[in-house]
Amino acid sequence: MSLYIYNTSSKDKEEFKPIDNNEVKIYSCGPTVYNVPHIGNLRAFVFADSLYRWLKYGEKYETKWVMNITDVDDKTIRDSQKEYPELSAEEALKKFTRKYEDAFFADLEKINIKKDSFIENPRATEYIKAMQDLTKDIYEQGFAKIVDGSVFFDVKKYTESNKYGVLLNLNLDNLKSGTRTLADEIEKENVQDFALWKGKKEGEPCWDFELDGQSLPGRPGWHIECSAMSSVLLGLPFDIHTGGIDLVFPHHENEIAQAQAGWNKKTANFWVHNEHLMVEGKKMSKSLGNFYVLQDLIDKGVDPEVIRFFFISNHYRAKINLSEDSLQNAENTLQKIRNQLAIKEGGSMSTEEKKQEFYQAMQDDLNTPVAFSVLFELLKGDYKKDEVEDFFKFAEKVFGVRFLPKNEQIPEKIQKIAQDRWQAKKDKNFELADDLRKKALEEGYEIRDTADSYEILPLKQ
RNA sequence: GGCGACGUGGCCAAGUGGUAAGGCAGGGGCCUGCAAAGCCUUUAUCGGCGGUUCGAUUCCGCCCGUCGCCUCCA
Repeated sequence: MSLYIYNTSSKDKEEFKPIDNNEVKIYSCGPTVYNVPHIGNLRAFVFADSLYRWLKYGEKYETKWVMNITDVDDKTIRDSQKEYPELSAEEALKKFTRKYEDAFFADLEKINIKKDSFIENPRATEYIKAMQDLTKDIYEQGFAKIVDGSVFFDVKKYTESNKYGVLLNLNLDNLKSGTRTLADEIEKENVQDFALWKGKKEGEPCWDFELDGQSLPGRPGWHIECSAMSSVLLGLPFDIHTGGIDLVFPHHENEIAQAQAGWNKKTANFWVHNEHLMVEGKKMSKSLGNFYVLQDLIDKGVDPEVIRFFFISNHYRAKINLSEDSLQNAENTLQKIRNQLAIKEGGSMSTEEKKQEFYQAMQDDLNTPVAFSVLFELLKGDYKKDEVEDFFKFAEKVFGVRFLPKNEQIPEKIQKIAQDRWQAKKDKNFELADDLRKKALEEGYEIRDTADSYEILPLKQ
């Protein structure tokens, strides 16, 4: 069975075939580095990582994965100037965004997204030339206009020869009436027009730009950043574009329009979007007080691996609700898998059938909830130990979560305690035995009795 | 107002036109000096009302509810 992926542009699962034989090119919208990523951002990145991992380890494709860093936009400019008023606009922006870029990669590391999975993490500020070139191409094709030093994409003109609304049904008239006035933004002729290039405002960082004989110092619009970076690094069209569901419109729709208008090119074959994370049943927001970043959860004693497991054990196109209960559930479940693997022995049945079931679940638009149910069946039945372990090693790669026991050397000190306790137990000195077990526990090791002996397990093994 | 998603046992979550996987939690039991782990066992008719059908949780219509997008957003 081949891989089927839900494509937002067709609203259906489609058979996935790479454009180039065995190589898959993926572009994921990365963070805007004006803050540390929140837990909802991380869900999107973990999803992209799991898709990448399945393509690489499950489907054995060569992969080229790009995730960009948006390091120039309204928010980064605004906040960098607030934070470093003493620096020049350019220096402030750079210092500010680098700080949060580092924080971003630190979080990725914690949640087990490896930096070397990416072939590139382009910074928007390092691709200004490509953005300007695309802007120029769109303008020369007649799909852009210059207004007060800025360049806008002319949606109305575009719709005369192209479809605007590839990813979702759009009614431009409705769109217009539903949009409120943006008094403090640059005047646009049509509300749905979007900026390709924003003219310089006093005190803001800017780049020189020459268009149609006019000097237009300024900075790129948000949507053009992704079009430029993806086309330079992957070429258009590439295979898969990922992002959160909120990016469908206008961001991704605009990416499609830009490449079409400027180069007459399709952007990506597959548009894949993950649903949102809810917190305690509500959309996460600062005003509701349910806004979490990774460190908040770590401070509460939640292991990042549990968070990753929680994300991955749910389907990526389903809303998930982060709560104390749901995290506890995830922790218990993960712990149970590890316990089961730790005590697994013998077995006579081949795992082949279950492997097939697992594979089929993943091939069906990454149906991870079913895939995990198959893993549980594998643990329950009388399957051959070495085959089960091998398969879980594979699952570890695919999901980026550890299932098998750590091969940790138990310190001699702990071994001594366990020995003493075993002796005390045999002597029926249960008080001492319990004390010693408690002592080991305080050192981070759990002593469990088995049929005729005992075993030592690192806590959180 | 326009577009869309979702509503399955206490919680989470699959799934199919022919009476519903899996996980967590809970109850009972086994094992155990105790504990932990483990093992066995136990709990649903799928938001509501109609329709199509021999038969619907699964298809269609309406209603109710939750959430999202249409404006920056993973």
